[in-house]
Amino acid sequence: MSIKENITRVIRNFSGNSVDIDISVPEHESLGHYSTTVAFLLAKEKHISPIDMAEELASYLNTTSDIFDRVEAKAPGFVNMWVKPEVFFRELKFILKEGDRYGKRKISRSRRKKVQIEFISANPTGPLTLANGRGGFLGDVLGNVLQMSGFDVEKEYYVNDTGNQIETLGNSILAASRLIPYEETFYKGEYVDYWARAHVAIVKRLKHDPLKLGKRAAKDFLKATRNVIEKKAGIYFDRYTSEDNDIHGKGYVKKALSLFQKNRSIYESDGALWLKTTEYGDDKDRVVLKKDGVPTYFLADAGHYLETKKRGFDSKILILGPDHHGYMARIQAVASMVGIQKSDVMITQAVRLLENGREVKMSKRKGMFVTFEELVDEVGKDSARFFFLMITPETHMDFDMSLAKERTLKNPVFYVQYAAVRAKSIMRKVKKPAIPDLSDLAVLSTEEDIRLMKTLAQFPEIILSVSSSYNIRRLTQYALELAKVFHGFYEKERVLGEEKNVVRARLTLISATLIVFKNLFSVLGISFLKKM
RNA sequence: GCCCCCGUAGCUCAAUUGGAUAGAGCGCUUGGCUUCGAACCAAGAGGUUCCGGGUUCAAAUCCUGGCGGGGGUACCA
Repeated sequence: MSIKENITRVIRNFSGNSVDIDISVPEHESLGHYSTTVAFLLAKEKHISPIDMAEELASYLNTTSDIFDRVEAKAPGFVNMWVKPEVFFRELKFILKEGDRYGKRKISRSRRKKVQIEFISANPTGPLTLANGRGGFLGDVLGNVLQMSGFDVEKEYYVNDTGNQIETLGNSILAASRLIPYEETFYKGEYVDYWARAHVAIVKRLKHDPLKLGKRAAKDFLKATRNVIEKKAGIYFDRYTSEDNDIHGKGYVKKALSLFQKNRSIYESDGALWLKTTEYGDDKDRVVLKKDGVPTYFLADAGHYLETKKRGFDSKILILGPDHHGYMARIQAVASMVGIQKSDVMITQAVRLLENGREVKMSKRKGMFVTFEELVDEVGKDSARFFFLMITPETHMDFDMSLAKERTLKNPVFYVQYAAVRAKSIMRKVKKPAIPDLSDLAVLSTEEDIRLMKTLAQFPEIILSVSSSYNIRRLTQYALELAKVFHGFYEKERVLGEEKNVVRARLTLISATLIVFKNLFSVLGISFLKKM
């Protein structure tokens, strides 16, 4: 149990179950190691003033619990808590004992809930954009966090490898090969020309079957995409689900339709079949079978959701780009209809590309854009990941390639990685310490010692919090915070060359720091460097 | 027209989801390497959180009316 959970439990004895107990870590040490605002809520409930309530709680904690050094009520109703050093020492020992498991939730296999997280899912009609990358990092790390928190996670890339856009891709290749005239809606870009030139025989053979040609090209584009996301960006998927083979091929589109018919969610109008998505909060009903009898893309999506449900997922997280926000209501309706109990949709916002302060219009159709791959090549995996994860997914971010790429992008990761390198370089000079007794740690008493231990102890709490809030940037914030605290420690305190018992205790502290850095980097998918 | 998102330091972004003194990086000024790595640390300048009203112990955050920017709004995918 983390320190925070421990404190929560103690306060719960006082407050009862009627209120939420929040424990925060104040920025200034003068406001305690931990702080709670629960007195405000209790005061309202009991109709007394917040400060009176806070004082009551403070004196309760001071007298009944042995984990606090002191607890203080502070106007207008905060309760600030300083825990005893032993609490931190115990946590330190726990970190060493757990090692790379520190921060993980232990839940037995049979009790783990299955959750699927679907992200990127870009059409295999060309290179990935920066927005794809944004969702990619987000989904990858969120998946890692959920995994750590005891969920049985599947990261899914849904490949739309059939349908109109694939046929358009086929036609685009034919146009690039000058076999048919060019049309406005076609994909245009170097990658189309390049593929066409490299596969002249195939183009010739399939020139009367653009869909088949498109599928063939899509296969290659997907391979290229996988190479970028896995090898270059460090994003890993458990499953690439093919719309063509896994959904259409296994009859899920028809199954979804008959399920809806059975549930009387379908009606006919104007010769088409409509799904009553308005019954689940959509602003209008949606066509699933067109007048000509062709299923819409939306029905295929419903089939996909049904397939996910049938494979045992009651919980699904979908990360979409900004152009899909209109899709949210109807896909949520479908989730309910197929029986997925917990369905979350996250929308990432666009990345606006600037060049020397001026906006560069990006268009996939016209082939004008900076690809995700170019970004990663330019600044490196670690910088790209950290930088994108730092920024909240729902802000429209401006990205100036020419101006910002060097220092602004790299600095935050370097700052964090450098802290870990400094810690590592101390350990390189000594033998790994054995796990000490609590009494050996008593010399860890300076402000810097305590602050570092306190910060380390937050790691499991952050993981837990992110697993329910999906607030991924708290991880990068924490990384920056931990690095800052460690750099401060490093400048002010020494490890080697101190008295023997101090060296031993501090080495324990450094070991624990390295464990937390390692585990944190592993969740974030950035490299733990030995030197830089 | 209707719907969604955003507006915070010169620039790019934070702010533990309603908490205390609004913080980081880049840029700017100053100081710190004969001891564990200076890709670091310490100090400073820089803010009417777009504007007006409201809600409450407490608002950058919630509600409301404006202003400005981005996106969406197909029997396309």
